[in-house]
Amino acid sequence: MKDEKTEDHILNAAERVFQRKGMDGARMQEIANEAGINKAMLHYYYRSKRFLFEAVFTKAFSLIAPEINKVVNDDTDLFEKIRDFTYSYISFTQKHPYLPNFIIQELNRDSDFINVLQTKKGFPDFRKFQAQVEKEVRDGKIRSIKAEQLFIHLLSLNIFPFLAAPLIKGFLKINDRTYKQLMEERKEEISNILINHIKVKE
Amino acid sequence: MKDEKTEDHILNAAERVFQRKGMDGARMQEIANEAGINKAMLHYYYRSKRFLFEAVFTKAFSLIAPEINKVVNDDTDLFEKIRDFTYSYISFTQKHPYLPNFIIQELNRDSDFINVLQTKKGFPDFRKFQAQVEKEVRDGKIRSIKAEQLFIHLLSLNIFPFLAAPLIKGFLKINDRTYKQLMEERKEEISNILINHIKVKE
DNA sequence: GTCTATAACTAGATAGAC
DNA sequence: GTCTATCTAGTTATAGAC
Repeated sequence: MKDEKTEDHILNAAERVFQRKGMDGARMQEIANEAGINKAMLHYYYRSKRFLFEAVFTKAFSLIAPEINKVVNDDTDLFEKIRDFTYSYISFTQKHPYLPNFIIQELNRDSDFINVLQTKKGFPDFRKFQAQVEKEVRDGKIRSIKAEQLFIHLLSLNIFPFLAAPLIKGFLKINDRTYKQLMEERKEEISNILINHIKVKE
Repeated sequence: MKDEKTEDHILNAAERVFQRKGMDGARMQEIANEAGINKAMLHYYYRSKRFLFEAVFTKAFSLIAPEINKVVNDDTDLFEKIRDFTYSYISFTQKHPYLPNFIIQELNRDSDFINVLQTKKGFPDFRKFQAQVEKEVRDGKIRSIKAEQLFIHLLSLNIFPFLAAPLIKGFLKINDRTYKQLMEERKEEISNILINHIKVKE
């Protein structure tokens, strides 16, 4: 808690509520309660629900962006990258369980919002990753594959199981504990599947 | 349109609105407008927003269930299954673009709802698929893999790219047309990745 | 900066005529 | 069954005291 300013208190409370309930489901009163202050203060600092939401969304995105940049904007070896992202993504979702779903959901609600984010510093730039994959293909280090597809595979295999957790638990009829074990096993499973997919067969 | 009953008119309108806006974002007035009638009729037929929503959600799920059952509750060959699901999933999303996101989003909002669905006829039963995979492993037809992981891979690779479309388009800086092409290419890409993953190496 | 009280408006739900 | 009009509760937002 420390000597956190009220403005930050509000933002943190708003984060928790918006990420659980979404823009439409969240209530200013609930955010005020969560922050331990009254509603008027929310408007004093952020003027409207919309502006408060945008502050939360922008901050949320700034937390996810470095994770993506580890993949697209980093010099490490391609195989190592795949393994690293996969292994660190699980700890990321444990720290921010509602975050990926929040981002994806709200971008579906208002897909123009991505344009605002694109202009901000730190927005992932895909070109470096693309160049890296193309080089490895040219050098015969990996088999021919589009960087775009590899990137989508990596995100899909890692992120989807968390988005669809309630659904998959329902299909498999398993509890939270068993599901968590499955997620743990996936680290190795996903790394292998992708690395084997791009490795040149001898 | 034909001689559709008012009750169905309402349900169809509600489907469109709820799937675009979600439970919290949808407005009864908007549903009434979409159906070309007045608000009072919504309550006359469905009593409350909650009940109308549940009718929509249950129907939505009953559209997705057969797609899943093609995987988990069908006698076709495993390799063929993977290929079939992947190829037919894209046409499914073209017919019902908002549906997968709707289901996943609302289950995250109220994850107990899956329990209600589980009791309904036609809810996917995973055991047959599990038995099939275990048998293929025992017979040495495929390498050792858990049915759960294979199932999650299949759903992830197919469904995620549609859920996260605005986000991925933003990262890759590509337009709708290019994205659609990528999705088209994925049919072959996903089939190969999964089939190669489980095939025994000679 | 922080609070209470309240304005202004919206949304779900209902009453009652036809 | 279908409509218009209205009730009631809840929600964002603001006014104004301290």
